[in-house]
Amino acid sequence: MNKQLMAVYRALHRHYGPQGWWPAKTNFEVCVGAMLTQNTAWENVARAIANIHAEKALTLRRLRALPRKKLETLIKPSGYFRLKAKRLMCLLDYLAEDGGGWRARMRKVTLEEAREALLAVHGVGPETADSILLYAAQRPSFVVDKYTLRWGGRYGIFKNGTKYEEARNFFMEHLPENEKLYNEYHALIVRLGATVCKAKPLCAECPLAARCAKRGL
DNA sequence: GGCCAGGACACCA
DNA sequence: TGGTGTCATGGC
Repeated sequence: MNKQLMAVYRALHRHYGPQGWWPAKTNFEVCVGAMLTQNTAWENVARAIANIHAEKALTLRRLRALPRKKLETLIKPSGYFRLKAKRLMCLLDYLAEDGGGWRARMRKVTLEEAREALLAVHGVGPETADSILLYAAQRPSFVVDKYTLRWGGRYGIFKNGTKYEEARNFFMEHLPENEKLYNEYHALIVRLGATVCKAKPLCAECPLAARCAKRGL
C-alpha cells in the first residue's frame, strides 16, 4: 500500500466528504450514464437520462425496444447523439445476452475477464468498462479519467504522459483491493478536477494545496 | 464566437 | 505504435 496515495485520499475525503457515486438510481442507469458521459459534461447527460426516464424506458428491455431514431432524439442533449445511440445499442445487446443477467455474469468471472468482455463491445473503451465494472457491478476496477491523468501528472503521482492502463495499474497495485475505496477515490478526483484543479496545480481552494507546495508544485 | 466537458474509434504514416 | 480528425450539444 502506498502511504502517500492514502494520505491524498484522506485529505480529499476530509475536504469534500463522501461522494456517494455513481449519480444513478439503478445499476442499469449507471451503464447508460457511463456511455453517455463520454467526453460530455454530466449536466447534459442528466438531461438525456431524464428524457429516457420520462419515456419510461430506463430499463434494459424497454430501452432496447426503442427504434434507433427515437433513442437518438432522447439522448440528443448529451451530444454525439447518432454515435452514442449506435454504441449504446451495442452495449444493450451485450447486457441482454444470456437472458439479461449481465450483472451476475460480470461477477462470476475474474475481473480481467469481465473487463475484456466489455472492451470487446463497440463503443466501450477502458474508462467506460471500468466505470461499469466498478459502479454497476461493484467490482474493484479503478477508474482513470482525464482528471486523474492530469492531476496525477501534476501532483507527481506518476509521469506526465502516463497512459490509461499504466495509471490504472498504478492505483490498483498501490491501494488495497477495495471496491468502496476505488469508488470514492475516483469520485473525489473528479470532484477535485471539476472544481479547483482545472487550470493550475496549486490554488487556495484546493485541499491538496499544502501538499503541492511541499512538493514544490 | 470560442472553449470545454467524467471518450472511443477510424484512419494514416 | 502514436498522432490526428471526427462525432455534437449546452453552459460559460
